[in-house]
Amino acid sequence: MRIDREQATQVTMPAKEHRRTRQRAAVDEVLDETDDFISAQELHALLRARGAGVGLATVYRTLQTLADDGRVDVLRSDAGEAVYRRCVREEHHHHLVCRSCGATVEIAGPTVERWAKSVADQHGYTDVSHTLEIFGTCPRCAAA
Amino acid sequence: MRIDREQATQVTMPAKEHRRTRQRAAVDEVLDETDDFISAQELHALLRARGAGVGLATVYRTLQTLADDGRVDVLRSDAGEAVYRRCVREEHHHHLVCRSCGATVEIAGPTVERWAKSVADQHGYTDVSHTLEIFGTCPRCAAA
DNA sequence: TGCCGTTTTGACAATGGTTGTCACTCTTGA
DNA sequence: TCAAGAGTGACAACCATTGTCAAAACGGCA
Repeated sequence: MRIDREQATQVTMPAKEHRRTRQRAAVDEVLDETDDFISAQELHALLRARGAGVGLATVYRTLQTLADDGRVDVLRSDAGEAVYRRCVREEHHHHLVCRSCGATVEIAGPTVERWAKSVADQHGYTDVSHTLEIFGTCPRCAAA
Repeated sequence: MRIDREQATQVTMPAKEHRRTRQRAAVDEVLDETDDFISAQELHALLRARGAGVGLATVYRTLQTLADDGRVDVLRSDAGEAVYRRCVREEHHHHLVCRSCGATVEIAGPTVERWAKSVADQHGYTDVSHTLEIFGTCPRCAAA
């Protein structure tokens, strides 16, 4: 087995230069307009719908690259599908996600960071990182 | 999109009665012997290796059932593969997982529970649940 | 103990997200 | 402008997981 969610706490790294292409711009644009997490498949469908067709493989590659560069957050829905979102904060943070509509609030939790660190230390674990996501029903969905 | 990791905090529910079969016993046995998270595929291969062949679909169904009953913990490795482990604690808890060997420590963190709850409240989110996993390198692997 | 309605199983097909391939195209620096 | 090489896209390949359905196993009951 191999569990590896380093990007969860990874410090935003340098970010190699990449070429500017129509496809990347298109993906970027959608990410900019989208406040909630979106899957590669959805993003691909969206691009196709608005005429700016981009290959599915390219969408995946682009998102992968963005994620590697720490420019988007990656989460896994329970279905195992990876969902992406442009991250607002540069530092490490967590999410409060609406279970029904996907509306997301980014959260910074120094408390938790410290707690996680101390728990890990306590058990002798080093090179520590963590994932933490909170799910719930947002006010808007609760009202509906 | 649909994000739904309720089982993360779901209170351990009743657990309907199920028939006792050779296959379920075999899966149970492996889970009992295994301290770390194991994937359905690995579990299936293991069973086959030790002669107690159990169909792959059955392994998946059995694990699914156990998870529904709150008898095993489910996590998703970064590869998106679901990994299972008999849970020791009955109450809600988190994991400190070794990135390299998978060794796991179960953690109870009332601090975090409270924090998550308050953050959610603060943003008007209701029906809250959360996932939190800590990854690191265990002392044994660090020494190696 | 034998019988019967149900649950469970297993082999296999089907799904669906994601990645690999590879010839072709576009961006970039000189 | 040009060449080198990064980036693209159509499609095949992967692979974990789920659906299907007839056959087998269970448990309760007579």
